[in-house]
Amino acid sequence: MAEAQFRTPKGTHDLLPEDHVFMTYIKKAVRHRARQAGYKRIETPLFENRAIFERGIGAHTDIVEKELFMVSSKHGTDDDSQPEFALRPEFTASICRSYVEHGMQQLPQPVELYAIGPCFRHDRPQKGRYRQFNQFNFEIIGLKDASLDAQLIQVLSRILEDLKILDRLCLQINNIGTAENRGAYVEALKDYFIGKERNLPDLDRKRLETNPLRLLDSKEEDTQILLKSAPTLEQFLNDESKAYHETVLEYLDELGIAYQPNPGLVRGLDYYTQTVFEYWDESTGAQNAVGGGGRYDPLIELLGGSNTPGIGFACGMERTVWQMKQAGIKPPNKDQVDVFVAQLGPEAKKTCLSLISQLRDSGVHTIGALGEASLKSQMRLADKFGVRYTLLLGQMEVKEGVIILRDMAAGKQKQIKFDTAVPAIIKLIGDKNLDTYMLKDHMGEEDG
RNA sequence: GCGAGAUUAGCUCAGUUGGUUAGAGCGUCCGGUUGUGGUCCGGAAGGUCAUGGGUUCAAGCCCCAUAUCUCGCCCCA
Repeated sequence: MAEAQFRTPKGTHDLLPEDHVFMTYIKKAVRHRARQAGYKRIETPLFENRAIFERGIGAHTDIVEKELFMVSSKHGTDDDSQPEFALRPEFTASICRSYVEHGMQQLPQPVELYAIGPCFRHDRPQKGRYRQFNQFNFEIIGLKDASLDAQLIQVLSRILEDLKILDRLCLQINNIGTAENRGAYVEALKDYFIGKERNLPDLDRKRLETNPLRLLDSKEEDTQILLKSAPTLEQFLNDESKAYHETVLEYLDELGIAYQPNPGLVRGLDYYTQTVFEYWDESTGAQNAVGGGGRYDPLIELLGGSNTPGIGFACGMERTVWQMKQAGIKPPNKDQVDVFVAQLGPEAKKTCLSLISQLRDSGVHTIGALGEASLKSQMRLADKFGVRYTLLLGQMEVKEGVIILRDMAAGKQKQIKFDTAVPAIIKLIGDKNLDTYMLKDHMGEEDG
């Protein structure tokens, strides 16, 4: 066997069958909760004009400065101009672009949309951090009310509950006010640290220059001690923001959603205003957010639309899967094979083809060994697939118009008429367990 | 982008102070007398020891570089 010559690019992974069932399970929960709440699904391109991200997310954020996956539409390397496109690092900017592009302000407001799919960041890979990863994402655009903030959080909460990982996570919530509030606060914070820089660790001294708000969630002990007597962001919030925050928390109480107010919660994207929140796993110590989001009232206007409020969240699906595995949650396996068809001899093989086909069309998960392997090997295969029943067809049976039906768990078998094989299997498995579907009842929502 | 640790069969790992032909378990495949699984027994396949250099009479083992993975930082999903 030759050594594998090719492998997945750095930070990307094959999603093998045993893990893929987690993804389909999560998607199912997402679709279910989305439909219940009237969200409609949207899909945007994997790549967009890079300016959408640069303008929307903020040119000086890490996501844009060092994590954007650039895409050039041109071949070759002779072209030294900047790439025109970038792979999406998240959904929100794309969905807002779509809202503006398709005149969705003409629809009844708010417009509630959700999306599921891969996003890309040119990061150094780490646990729960990959260059290609999947998110599910919810947005409410066009109407601002504290009740919508609470309802949006509720959708995420319900999905995490459905997946049985909600109790592992803690909802952190904060209000970071308007851009003006934050501007005033940053000035005050800088003033406060004048003369105290020497007590700050190197990293945080730099942050004071580049992104002072980040000091709030610094892990450095010295910094946290200094922050205790520093001005707080809360003191700089305008009355409207304070009242809004109070109302959001009231509504969360009303909905029975547990939360932990966190004045230090600051999200790194420029477009956030007012409400921000994250679901954390506190046990890991690190603030590894499974999902999070917030209000982005200035974003639509930044992307060329009219002044339109919005709020949304994104949840990392790989991180969700990790939580499920830690919690010992296993999605139901629908790939279970019901029947194995073993065969001996050319006549039998030929007959098996249509038998297998009939079983499958009836909704019985059926596989057959159509190679030339010995019966022993075929039976071993049947065992490995864990089938409940095996149908055996040899030369003799073909001649006599019969077939052997073996119950694998019981280890017993009997000969029945060939024509009764399909109905007999269906009866044994039970109508309810047949895998049949009518396309009209499932309008293309079961995949993807 | 910065720091640390890893890399031996499909998987999980042994491999002595450098010393002949590279080891196990699991998994895979094939057998264990006419056409019957799980347990049991036997056999086989599968490795340029991540890649490329270097030191040495001799390298899986020592040195350097590169790649990838893992764990931190930054940041985030």
